[in-house]
Amino acid sequence: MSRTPLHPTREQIDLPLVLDCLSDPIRLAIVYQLAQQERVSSELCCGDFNGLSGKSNLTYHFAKLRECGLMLTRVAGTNRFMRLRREDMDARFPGLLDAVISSAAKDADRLQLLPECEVVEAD
Amino acid sequence: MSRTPLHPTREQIDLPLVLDCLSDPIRLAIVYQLAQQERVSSELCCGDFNGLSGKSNLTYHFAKLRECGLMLTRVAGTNRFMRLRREDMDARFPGLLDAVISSAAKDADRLQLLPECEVVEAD
DNA sequence: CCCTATGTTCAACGTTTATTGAACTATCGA
DNA sequence: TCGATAGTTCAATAAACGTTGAACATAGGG
Repeated sequence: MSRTPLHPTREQIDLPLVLDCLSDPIRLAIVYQLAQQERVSSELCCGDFNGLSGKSNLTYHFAKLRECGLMLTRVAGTNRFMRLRREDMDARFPGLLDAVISSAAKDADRLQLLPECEVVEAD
Repeated sequence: MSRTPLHPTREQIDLPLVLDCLSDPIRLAIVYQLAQQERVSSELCCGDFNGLSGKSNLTYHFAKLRECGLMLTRVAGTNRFMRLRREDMDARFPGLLDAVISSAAKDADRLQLLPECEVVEAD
């Protein structure tokens, strides 16, 4: 029951499914937060997202993000650690994830995202 | 009743709404087809999409695409001509539209898109 | 002026979605 | 061993979504 959940292979990743996943404000916030964490090359666990919604609702959104191939869950004791499937996404749809994340960053206020770091945009 | 339909201003364009719009296979196909047409700097009318679904269903999808700011409709006689709001999208979310379209191009077969031209990808 | 072609509107429908709370499982530390 | 912590599962619900067909509006050509 606590085995590592299923993820699609790289080739199975489907564009409409990915876009649908990213179109939900809560899931977009999760992805955005994971992208921030990427720079520290570390992971986040479920509890780090408790601000976004209730635990049971988050479990639902995590499953969606996993099933569409956007993120990866690693089980460690009573924790689940998650990170973006950056390499697979970049190989499958080059530039897409970055474009979405920097678009989200531009609208961080409107989307109620934590401005954890400054925007990645260079001039 | 046949006045030009409402479109959001550039600033009103909302990321989750845009992604949601693009996540539907029919709407993605419409956007893809409009993007192909962009190179000829011309427009397409409703009838050009009849292969994708029934007329009444297309009207529904066109409305969604308009309301989220992805495309623009111009009424001319008994026809409606449509094109992408390329400038607004690029200003609002730089790189997003291109990333989605070239991702769709990569999966043209799987998404049942017409391979109207070869893929834009350069090496 | 009628007929046709183009596209919209509306109501109906079945499906999928996001959200909730309560009950549950599993792991860790005292 | 007990209790707290982390997260899942499940059933229920309300809202939104995509699709359909029939009826309608409008413009252009014979």
